[in-house]
Amino acid sequence: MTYTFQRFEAEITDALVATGLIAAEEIELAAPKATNVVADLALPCFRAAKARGTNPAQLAQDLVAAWQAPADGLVERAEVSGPYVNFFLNKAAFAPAVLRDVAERASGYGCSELGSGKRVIVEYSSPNIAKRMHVGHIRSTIIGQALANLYACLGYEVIRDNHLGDYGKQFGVNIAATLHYGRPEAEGEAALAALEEQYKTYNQLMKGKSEDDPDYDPDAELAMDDNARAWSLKLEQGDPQALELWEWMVELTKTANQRNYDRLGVQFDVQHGESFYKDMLGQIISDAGESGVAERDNGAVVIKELTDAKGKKLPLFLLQRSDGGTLYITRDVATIKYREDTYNPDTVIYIVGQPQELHFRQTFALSKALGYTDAKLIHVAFGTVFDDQGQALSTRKGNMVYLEILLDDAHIRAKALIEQKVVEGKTTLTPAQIAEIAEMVGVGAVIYNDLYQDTKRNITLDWERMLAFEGNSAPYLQYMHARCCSIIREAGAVPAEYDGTLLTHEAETGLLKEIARLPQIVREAAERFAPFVVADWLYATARAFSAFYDACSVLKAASPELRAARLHLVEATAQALRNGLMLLSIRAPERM
RNA sequence: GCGGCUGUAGCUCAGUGGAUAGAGCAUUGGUCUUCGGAACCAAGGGCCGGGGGUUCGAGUCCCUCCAGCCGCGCCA
Repeated sequence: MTYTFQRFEAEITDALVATGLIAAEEIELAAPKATNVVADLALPCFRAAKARGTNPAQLAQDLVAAWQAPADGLVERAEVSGPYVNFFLNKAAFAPAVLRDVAERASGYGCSELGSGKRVIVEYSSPNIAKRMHVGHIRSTIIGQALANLYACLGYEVIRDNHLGDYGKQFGVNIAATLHYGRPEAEGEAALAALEEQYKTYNQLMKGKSEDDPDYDPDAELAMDDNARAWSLKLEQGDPQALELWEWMVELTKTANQRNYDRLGVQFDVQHGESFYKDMLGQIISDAGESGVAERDNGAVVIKELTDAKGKKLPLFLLQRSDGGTLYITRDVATIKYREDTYNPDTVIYIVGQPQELHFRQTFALSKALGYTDAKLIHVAFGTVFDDQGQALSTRKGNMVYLEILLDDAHIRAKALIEQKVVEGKTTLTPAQIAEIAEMVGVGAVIYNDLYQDTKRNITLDWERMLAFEGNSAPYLQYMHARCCSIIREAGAVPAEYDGTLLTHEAETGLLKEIARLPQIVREAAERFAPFVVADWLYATARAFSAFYDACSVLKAASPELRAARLHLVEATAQALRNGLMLLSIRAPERM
């Protein structure tokens, strides 16, 4: 089906082409950015006029003079404005058309079949085994889930892949430390915290940074480092003791993380860790050698000459350590080959922090050089989170923010506010409802904080902003949705029959125009890998509803017919807001 | 040194070649005998980091300089 706003655009294009004065490919319609212009779409005539040797204002006049649009269509009129032709919506036709779009597709409103037959892999979250999830993983998890939702909404087949960090030398440290200190007694996040502590202590000891430690032994440093590297190698070679510990830690971590994923509404189709690709690593290295891109250097396998997609030379990097162990990039290249062979994706999207930008340029370049994939490889590089002192967050500095604690905090804060509303008599809720809504609102606030702005920006940790319940925030959006629901509840029933042409009030039209934009917003957000485009739209739509709410009474409308039409508008608003929020994995309570 | 990202209102950010650059927060003032005030309306506040260029037209594209964050062979 074609959405109303697309039809509006198509009608204009057809009518313009019918004048014989302009060709379809010369027509670029855009909503005016300037606030003093009130048109719904505009055609700048500069380029077409130049091609014809006439001046833009003249062409605009000629176009409007020859203009003939269908009488009962969506275009009310075309108007000359200097070198522009401005087009205006037929409000009476527009309103029922938009309401029909929403009613027909309901929870699928905004979605389309644009990507049907195409396959997208989204790699996101990707926490490390034997570590708690912290702010860095929050970003990847939330952004990735939103992008997966967006592509699914566009009809793509989406494969959500949690690429767990369960390998490499860091894991050798984990094994060595566990053997050194024993397995922690605790369970869940507490067990992960204990493992982190062991890892940290061992690492410090290994690097000789902890002379206060009673276990400190200067002579042991080198031996311990070698020991950790040896364990990472043993793991690669399938040593039973290493494997047993590895399996235990993977299960422990997955179980602990699942609770966070459930709260965030995050789901995966596959959760292969890096280790899953271990049997392919030898082939990657030999392929690289045979193709000539890799060479031996002091026992290691090195890539010295490689250019990225833009033809820029990439710095030298290693594919295999001199002790025979592989590296992060070896596994990532193997992963690409595996995905190509298994899924044949059109696009693979990686949601990984900006500091790894070079890593992915190298990974993508090598995969292409070895002919492993023809998919589009996209690195969505999100910015770093800093504390209010401008310091990067780290366990070592003690300023780390863990996911579970953040969500709990948001929940508590939301709960306090809801309880206050109950005391004030603004809403009626049972304790069980309060707990459920506090979770939706608190978690929603956290998610929105990561999605409301362009993901590539760095973020300064600001608890006030993160848990904001006013202005451009998730709770504001949820509140507007709850208000819609409240009106419908109060109304009793929404009449099946209504006359949408009655919705011509400025505030009504403003709201309808926002609702009508959702389908193109979804497309744009996916194309740009930018969930904030949806967040922007949600906020604009919620504001438009709020303005409508203020200007037009629904239940006390001037006539029963107008009341019925407005009820349908409110219903459509609720549906559209809900759909937008769902795209970001934010839940929409009916009361709060 | 090379490379990536960023620089727009006091602060946090939109603006992906079109008309007089927009939001939130903060500040100031107003609205409401409320369909839920987590609201609405309004005001003040900008050499869009600097300088060149391309174009009918540049916050947007190119070059250059400056500032901040990040990355660059045996971690991930």
